[in-house]
Amino acid sequence: MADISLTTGRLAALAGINIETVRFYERSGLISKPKRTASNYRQYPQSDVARLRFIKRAQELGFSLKEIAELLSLRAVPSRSRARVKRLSEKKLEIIDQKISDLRRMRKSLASISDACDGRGSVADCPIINALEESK
Amino acid sequence: MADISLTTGRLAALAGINIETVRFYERSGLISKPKRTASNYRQYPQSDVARLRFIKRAQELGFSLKEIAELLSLRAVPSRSRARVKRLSEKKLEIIDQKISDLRRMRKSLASISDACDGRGSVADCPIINALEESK
DNA sequence: GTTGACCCTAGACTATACTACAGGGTGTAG
DNA sequence: CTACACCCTGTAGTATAGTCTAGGGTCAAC
Repeated sequence: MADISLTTGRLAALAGINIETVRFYERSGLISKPKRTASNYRQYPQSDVARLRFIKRAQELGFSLKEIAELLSLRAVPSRSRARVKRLSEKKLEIIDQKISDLRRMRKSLASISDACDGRGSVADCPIINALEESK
Repeated sequence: MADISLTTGRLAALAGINIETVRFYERSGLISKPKRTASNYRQYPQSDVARLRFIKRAQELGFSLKEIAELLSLRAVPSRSRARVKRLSEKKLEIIDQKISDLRRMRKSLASISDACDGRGSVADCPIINALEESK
């Protein structure tokens, strides 16, 4: 079967986002302008579902649309710009590593709060703040 | 030496944020209303520096101010509300675990892009998107 | 051949999270 | 005793990321 294309509404539904958001992302350059039918309907490739899901999840991880656009640009590029891609991806790697370690610290104190609430344990004053204060 | 209190400007500087943001957080209930001097100047305890840093970093991890307020509420509470705290902290734990695993996936593909750009390797089409699309 | 579900554009509106400004008071160094 | 850096309140403005509405066209089913 031909890998049939999607209308805007169908794409939005599959990605779990608002149809207006799809058009907004197109205006913002996060997804490329799709082909149109004779009657001017957009025709999206299936692969845009994954792209939109990526955008959504990256946002939940604290990346702005601008940063996400950068992340998305980090793929098949002319080999002459490889050095640039390497620099950028390494910068993002550092940011990601920092986020992971912050989340782990936060996780640890949250788990101890949760444990303390299990029974008779007493929660020291505000461990959740202690979680991040001395990091970085 | 007495653990001297901080003016709004001093607190903002130590936390690395704008002075207006400190007042905004007070209005939003993220930090509690501090004592005032006779001349109506705010007097913040040193501990608010850590609190503000926590807020800032939690934001970078994708939490909204509302969620951060919830995280901050998770500490020593009357034992009658323990069950509530436990439920909330476990919900947050799940979110944090999901974030960590998403970041790990993202990290993995970013690392492979970075490696590929090291030399002659070719970057497969869009590993960065592949990183998150099938998760959750 | 019309009804209902969908699509289009352009522009207005919203929520969140700040950030700046006006107009006025405070505190201390010289 | 005044200059300058800082504080106060209240209100307005900005950036980001959507979300909605008006006014109109399309398409498949009945």
